[in-house]
Amino acid sequence: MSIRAEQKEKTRRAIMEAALKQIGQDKAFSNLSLREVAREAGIAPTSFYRHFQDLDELGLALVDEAGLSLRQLMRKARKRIAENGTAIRTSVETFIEFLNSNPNLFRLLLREKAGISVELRRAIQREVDHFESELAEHLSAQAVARGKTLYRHEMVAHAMVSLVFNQGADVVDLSKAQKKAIGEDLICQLRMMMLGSELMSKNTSMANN
Amino acid sequence: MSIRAEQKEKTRRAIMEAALKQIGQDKAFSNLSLREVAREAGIAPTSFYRHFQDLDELGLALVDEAGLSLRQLMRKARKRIAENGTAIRTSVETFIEFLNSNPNLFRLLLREKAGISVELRRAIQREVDHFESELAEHLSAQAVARGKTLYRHEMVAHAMVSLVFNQGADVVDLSKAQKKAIGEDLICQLRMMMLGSELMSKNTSMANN
DNA sequence: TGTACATCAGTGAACGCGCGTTCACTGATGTAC
DNA sequence: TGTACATCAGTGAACGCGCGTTCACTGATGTAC
Repeated sequence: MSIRAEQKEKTRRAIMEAALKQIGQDKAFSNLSLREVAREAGIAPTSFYRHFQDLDELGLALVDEAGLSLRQLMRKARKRIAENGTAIRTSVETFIEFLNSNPNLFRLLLREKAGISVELRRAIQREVDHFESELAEHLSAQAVARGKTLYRHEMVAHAMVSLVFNQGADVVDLSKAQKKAIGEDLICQLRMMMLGSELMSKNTSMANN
Repeated sequence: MSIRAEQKEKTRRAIMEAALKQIGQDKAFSNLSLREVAREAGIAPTSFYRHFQDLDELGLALVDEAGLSLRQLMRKARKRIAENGTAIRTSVETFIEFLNSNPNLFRLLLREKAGISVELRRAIQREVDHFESELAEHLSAQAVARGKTLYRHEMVAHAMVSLVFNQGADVVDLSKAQKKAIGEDLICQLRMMMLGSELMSKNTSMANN
């Protein structure tokens, strides 16, 4: 990469990091100001426009990054599960690692429920949905491998993501020990969902036979 | 009430309604502006200060109102359950009625995860927690009445509230038919949780005996 | 390799705007006698 | 009941401020020959 392009990329990163830092300080994305972000990034406000058309475009870039992280998280969890088999525990623990290493990306994905553009909201929804359907497949395959079936596995995946993400969002600022404790609760909750789903599947198939 | 006090109360209501209306238009509470709220309420910006010290105090008043609605919701659900017994279905359906009649109060309670004052966030948390512990008691009593016990009923209540509130938050703008469909899913999810919890309780007590 | 020109990331001044807040005021309502 | 004074919800002008955005510019980097 040329010197110029390298420097430009560095500035772009600085802008994105500045925005994430402010999101970390309990600011909603919709409360960010272009001038504040530029100040934090160490550039003139006008320089912002060399990289993004407006704050919304910056938001989309950040959501892309968050989606990428989520996909890496998923891959890591899958690999670990293949090694040791305990799907729920491994998934939740991997997720909590993600929380610890990317708290601000996570905040962006899960705390922005109002006050942002339609486009940004859709982009966030897309990432979460994608994560969810990967999880659904995964759960289903796992259940089959154990000789069981799930009742409405896609809805189960939806509920599980709802539980994990939302309790994750509440817990993102707490200590590692507290996160660990919530993690154990989440594992328990997901097991309950699985048990319930398996039981319903049994009863349904029994009724159908 | 004196004429003066009556008029003051009316203006206060107008301010609160104006804020709720703007929250309804997909604005986060933290993005409200005092002048905009005053404009919507039909008063001069300066008049706002005759009623609230600042926007935060207005927020607290709104959260109080939302908490009151939640408590009424709970009472209504309890009464209905006493009449027809089907706890989960009745609760979810009552909740969806609440969603339909108080969408903006609900948005305030559930979409404000970032960018608001510590005090306001705490007030919101208090209302949700209160709702949750009432639900926990209720679930537990219901299970006992059916001759069953729940494993970790408080955690189950927490998970259920997490499921219902967060999926409710996603669905608050959709049509009644769509809300109904999500409601059915929620009922199914909660039943899975209950089943799982009962099953775990059985296994635990078996292990303990 | 050296030179002349093009590109373009970053800049500082300037703009108009909506904001929260202050202040002294007005005039209807309330109170005391 | 009538009068004189007190209260106080609502007001309009004014303030200083940070904002997003525009513009013409600078000077280092890149390119063509």
